[in-house]
Amino acid sequence: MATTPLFITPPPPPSATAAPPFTVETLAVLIDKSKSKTHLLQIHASLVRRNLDDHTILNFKLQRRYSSLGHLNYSVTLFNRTRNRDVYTWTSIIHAHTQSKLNDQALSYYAQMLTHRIQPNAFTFSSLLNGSTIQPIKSIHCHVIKFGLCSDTYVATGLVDGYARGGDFISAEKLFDKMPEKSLISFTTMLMCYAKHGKLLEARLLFDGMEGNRDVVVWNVMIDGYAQNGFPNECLLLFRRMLVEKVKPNVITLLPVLSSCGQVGALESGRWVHSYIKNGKDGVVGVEVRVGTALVDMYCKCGSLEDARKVFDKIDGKDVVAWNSMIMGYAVNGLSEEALKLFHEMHGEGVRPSYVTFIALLTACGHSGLVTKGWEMFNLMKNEYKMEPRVEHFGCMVNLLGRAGRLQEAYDLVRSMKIDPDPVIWGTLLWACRLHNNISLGEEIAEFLLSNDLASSGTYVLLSNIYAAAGNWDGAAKVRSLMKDSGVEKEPGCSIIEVNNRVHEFIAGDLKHPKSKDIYLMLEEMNSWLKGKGYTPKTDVVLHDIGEEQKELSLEVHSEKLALAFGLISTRPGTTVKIVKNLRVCLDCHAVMKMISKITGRRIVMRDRNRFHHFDNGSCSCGDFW
DNA sequence: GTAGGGTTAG
Repeated sequence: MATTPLFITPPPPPSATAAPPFTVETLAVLIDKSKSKTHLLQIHASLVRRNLDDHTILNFKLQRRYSSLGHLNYSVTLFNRTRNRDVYTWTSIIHAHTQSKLNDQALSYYAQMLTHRIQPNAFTFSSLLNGSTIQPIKSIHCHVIKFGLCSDTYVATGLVDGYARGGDFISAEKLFDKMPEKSLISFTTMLMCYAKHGKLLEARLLFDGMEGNRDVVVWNVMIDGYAQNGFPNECLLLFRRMLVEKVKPNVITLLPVLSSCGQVGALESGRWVHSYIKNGKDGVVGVEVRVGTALVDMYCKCGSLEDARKVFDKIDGKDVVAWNSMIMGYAVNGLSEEALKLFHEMHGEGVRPSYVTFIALLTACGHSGLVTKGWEMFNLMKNEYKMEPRVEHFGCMVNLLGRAGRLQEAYDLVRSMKIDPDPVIWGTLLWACRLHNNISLGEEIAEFLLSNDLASSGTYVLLSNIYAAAGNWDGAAKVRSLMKDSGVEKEPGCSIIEVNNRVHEFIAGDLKHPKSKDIYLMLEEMNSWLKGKGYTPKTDVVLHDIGEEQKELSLEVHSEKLALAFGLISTRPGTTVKIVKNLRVCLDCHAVMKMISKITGRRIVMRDRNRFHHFDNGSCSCGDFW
């Protein structure tokens, strides 16, 4: 434990005039109001002068103030010097440690407290459980029972929180259900527990049951729960309802809401939130860093880099997260030079890069095939910043090398890794094999993955892709049946487009949209335009051994084409069409997007799983390299 | 003289 000496300067000799007539009460107030360590040390010295350094209450207050000002070591030294430790003293030192996330020490103080025969009370347990992942929670629960404190709302809430944080969802629920009295905090804690475990239905049930008693935090937890668990549309819907119910959102509310706009690429909604924020304050120039970062991220994910940059430049006190968002924004939109430039600016501002910064930089290099620059960054991170590359950094490098056709180099890098390569890395390598038609390496890797139980749906799809491209239909069929047997399912492709603040979702061959008829009519028209320009469908992307005509038909109804058709009929000519796809864009759809952008004179922005494609006048910003 | 809830980048 830290042992910073407290009494370096000996107290001055007592004199009748030096010490004004402070009472214990006024000293207590002084301690509570003190703003700094120096101030506190002065009061402390004065306690010593007045022979009050054995005063339990003043010592307690002093100890608490030291730790709340962030000087845990002073708090501990004082605790060690306190002769008459009562339950307050012990509780306070426990609280100080859980506040600093020092759970083991907190627990050890609790144990010492018991050996000193000081009986804990509700405050002790509340402090011990204070939002921590303290373990073992079950033993603490037993102690709570033993001391008869189960029915205390604070303690029970702390236990529910403790179980939830430790991942014991069932116990948390059981305990919550048995609580005789539940406070708003108890409900919020349980709600958070559901939300963190992805139990959105249970969370929503509890949330709906709290009608009339919901404060802004409750709304935030529910809204954030949706955003964090891949339900951005539900998040946005609930946010709208919050506004309808006249609950005033705060900064925290806006973060998941903006994140959701970004997730679905809902630029109109995002802009609306942005103007809502701007209207909320009266001409203040700077933007709060968290909201600013969330806005930058949202605009980048909606493909509007100009807007992102405008907000970014206005952020007050940019931290590394803010820089990362903008750098990553440039990276996934293929503006690698801008990303690298911004990194140098960041360096100039004296902000130290984090491991995410390097993911962003390597992503930027990957999207433009900058192999040399990529290696330079990879080495810079290791040598200059002394950061050990993580699996994600290796992933970026493998992607970069693999796509540049340097398959052996990529494979060697994976083999040289001290950490275990994750399925993403293997998938990246397989993808590169498919891209460069390296069947033998592709097979070798796929077999390794299959025999080591590392195969995901992506592995199967890529392997059948590799076989199909080589015309090996037997191989492709074998892989498909293997996939069926293993029970993994291919994630269905899905595209979304936002029109008039509403998000429309399409899957391949979708007939569910109310405007289906018009959409398919538009699709036919698109096809006649394309045929007129001499376009031939890229049927080799179809993985099944079926007739050419059937292949063409299956391509025509790909989700991104449905979304495009809907976009064309429901927005004014000249408007940019923005589509978001959950998987990578297919080769045929990519070609179609290019041609349609030329034929209609519209810009099309498409975000796929990996990056952005800005189609304009017949070409794409990715340079057909993705 | 004591105790509790939400935070952004891949």
